[in-house]
Amino acid sequence: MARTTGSDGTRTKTAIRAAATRLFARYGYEALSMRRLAEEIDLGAAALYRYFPTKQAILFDLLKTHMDQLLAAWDAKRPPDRIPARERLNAFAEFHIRHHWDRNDSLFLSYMELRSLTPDNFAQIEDLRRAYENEVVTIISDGIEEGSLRPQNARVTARAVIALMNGLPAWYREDGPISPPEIEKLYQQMVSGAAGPDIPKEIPCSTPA
Amino acid sequence: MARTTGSDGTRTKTAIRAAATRLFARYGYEALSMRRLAEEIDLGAAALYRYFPTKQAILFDLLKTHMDQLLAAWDAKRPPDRIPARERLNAFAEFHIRHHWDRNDSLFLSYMELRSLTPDNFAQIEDLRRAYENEVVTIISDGIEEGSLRPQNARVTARAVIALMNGLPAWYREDGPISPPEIEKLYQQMVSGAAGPDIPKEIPCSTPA
Amino acid sequence: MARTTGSDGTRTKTAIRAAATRLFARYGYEALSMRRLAEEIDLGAAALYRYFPTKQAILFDLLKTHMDQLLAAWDAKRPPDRIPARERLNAFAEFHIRHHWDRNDSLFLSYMELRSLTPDNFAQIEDLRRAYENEVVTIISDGIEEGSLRPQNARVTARAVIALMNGLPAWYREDGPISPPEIEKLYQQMVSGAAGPDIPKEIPCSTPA
Amino acid sequence: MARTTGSDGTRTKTAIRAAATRLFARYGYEALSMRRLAEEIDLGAAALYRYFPTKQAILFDLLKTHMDQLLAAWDAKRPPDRIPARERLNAFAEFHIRHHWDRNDSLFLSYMELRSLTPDNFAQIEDLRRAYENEVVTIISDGIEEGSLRPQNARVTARAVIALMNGLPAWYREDGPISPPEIEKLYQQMVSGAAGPDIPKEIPCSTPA
DNA sequence: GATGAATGAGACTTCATTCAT
DNA sequence: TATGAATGAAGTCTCATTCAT
Repeated sequence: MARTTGSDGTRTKTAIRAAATRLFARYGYEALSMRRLAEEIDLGAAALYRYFPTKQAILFDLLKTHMDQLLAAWDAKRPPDRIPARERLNAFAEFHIRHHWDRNDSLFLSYMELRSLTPDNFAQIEDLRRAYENEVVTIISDGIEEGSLRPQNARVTARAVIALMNGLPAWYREDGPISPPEIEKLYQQMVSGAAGPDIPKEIPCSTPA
Repeated sequence: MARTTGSDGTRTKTAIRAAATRLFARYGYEALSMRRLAEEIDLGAAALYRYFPTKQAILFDLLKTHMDQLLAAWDAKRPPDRIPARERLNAFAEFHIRHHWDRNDSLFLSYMELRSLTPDNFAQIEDLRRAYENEVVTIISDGIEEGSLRPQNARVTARAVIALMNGLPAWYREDGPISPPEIEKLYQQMVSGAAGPDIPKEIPCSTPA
Repeated sequence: MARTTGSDGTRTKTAIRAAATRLFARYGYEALSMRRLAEEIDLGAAALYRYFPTKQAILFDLLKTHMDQLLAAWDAKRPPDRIPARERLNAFAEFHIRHHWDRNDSLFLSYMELRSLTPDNFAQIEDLRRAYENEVVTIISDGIEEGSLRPQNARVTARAVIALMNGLPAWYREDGPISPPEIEKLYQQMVSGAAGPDIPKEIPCSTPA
Repeated sequence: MARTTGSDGTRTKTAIRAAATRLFARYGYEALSMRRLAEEIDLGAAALYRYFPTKQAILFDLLKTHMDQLLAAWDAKRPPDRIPARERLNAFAEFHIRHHWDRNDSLFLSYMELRSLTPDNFAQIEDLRRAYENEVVTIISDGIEEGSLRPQNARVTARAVIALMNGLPAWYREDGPISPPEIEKLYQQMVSGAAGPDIPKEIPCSTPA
């Protein structure tokens, strides 16, 4: 018994990636068996090995692709440095939330399954994560210099706002009561607030002359 | 071979808990074997079953104990409702950070290994987590009513600030450059900021007449 | 992708045989996979099945061809029965060593991989091996009758001298210090000696009258 | 279901060794599965891993033990150097045949399954084999010096006589027609003859005056 | 209180082989 | 002539767990 007529390598690989993303996110890397994964796309377990040499390679491929796309997408959208830091931070928050809107599972994987990577693979992904983090660090550092953001450890702040946003996929459900745009705005404001209060230059006097 | 003289059930159970907390956090529930766990405390794997009926039971025990202690501790420290919401939020942030200061691994487990629980166990832990979350929701709701916090979805905000704080153990290292008190203060400010800028009712005129 | 222009079935089959001989000898029948074999000659694994119906068929083909050629070659060189047995044994030894000189791997296979044959195939090869062995048995029997070889079990002796010679490919390296002709002569003498001392007809008396 | 009452680790390990020796010899290392091996001694396959960490480790243990015992046994029996080389060679042949008389399978394994060893393990066994071979090389070298053995490459000769003797287990059947003592004597003579004819100093005249 | 022996299930992975193209 | 896709069986090995001692 050979293949189903019309089977197609490219399509199959895509299907594996999609299923793996979903199922790794749902059950965890260790808890998901290759058989179960293959079953999901009506394939014998052995067929997976035509596309990925090991289970680990699937996970790595997923995380690597995710980070590469993330960095490329941000690169395309990154606002110029001359813009005020707070605006850049807002842009970043919007970007981060939007980019992951339909990449919920990938985002989830990208921090939940780091520990399932082999040391070598971990190091590679860590580098990319660090690069992404650095984008935020830079923005916040600039804001501190400008005096527009709270003058404190930029890296800790960067990590905190990323963690804040990454909390979203843990509870978000598509059929929930809040609309994506609302959530977007909410998170943007929280990020902004976490990085420091927006102190208005001009404040109406409470005690007029 | 009989038992080692002086071996002590209570001590052993405590040792199992401690080792399990550390090792589950490091390797993940699925990735840690009972043999490896037993080895860590110089025990045969079979001996573990004298203290816990299954591996799952260990995880559940850890998470349940953690949540119970967390709720009890907060109960003991919770400020009265009459205090302004922002102050209560600050108190909560301080409590959360401090309480987990030496419970890093437990905190980590309590959100990373939720999915490793059986449905029944998951439901129980979820209830406790929800109860804890509700404490923050209440504070923020009160703050919104008071007008002192940003008038937005209280539950989303609560989740966000918790996620923000839970990001800490992912990067914190004891031998790092920032002292615990500094981190504490920093996170407190970020939480406060995320929940809404502290808009002073009374602002001294910057440009007095 | 159509076939490579100029690809040629006969050539391919020859290439498979050559590669299989080498690789079976190096790794063993069980340890060599069809994929690995196909790779060696830049072929997809499936293509092998155009030339041989099963892996077992390749091994059998190799061993059968080897034995057929061996018997045919000896048939062409076999000295007439009227020649003294010791000379015939010498001729045989020379033939055996020379014939296998560039058939090292085949010789190796022909006794190392007998057990990898299916019972039917084994029986066929055994018959041929037996026929070859019989050639030596006959020579030695004749020698015993003649009184020129040690009067002992001819079959055991035959097997022993064959084993003695078959030990060669286990250690022989082309770049070794001893030349093929030297080795040839050495083995010839050892075979001859193993079959019985050459008792000279005429011996100078040690106690002359 | 736990263990059968009275099961005993030492006995089990011994049983594994015995079964592995027999079955590796019969089917080959690669062709024998752990399941099949375990079955032979009424054990679940998993139980094997309490005694040997890998399949490879079983093979290595077998070959190492065999070689160690072989060398130790010869050490205990080795005739002193002052004895004439031909006598020492005879003693060696007798020893080799006798020692392996009830170690047929181990002997078979020790040259048939060398290639199934990992490089590291192979190197260790090779060293031992070389040490054993050297014993014969020494005897033959001495014989050449003495003038009692054929003046030729001692190492090649050593290998040849060992190969000659190792051919025995390939065909020997306990229920065959020739008795062990007969075989012993026969092989001794063949070895002796292969190493060079025993040219008697004194020969009675065949043609007396 | 603790362990040594064992197991059945199931993990990842490789294999020889098939068949439409 | 050759291959790309696929499969079912089987491989080695690990796992949580049991139970007599």
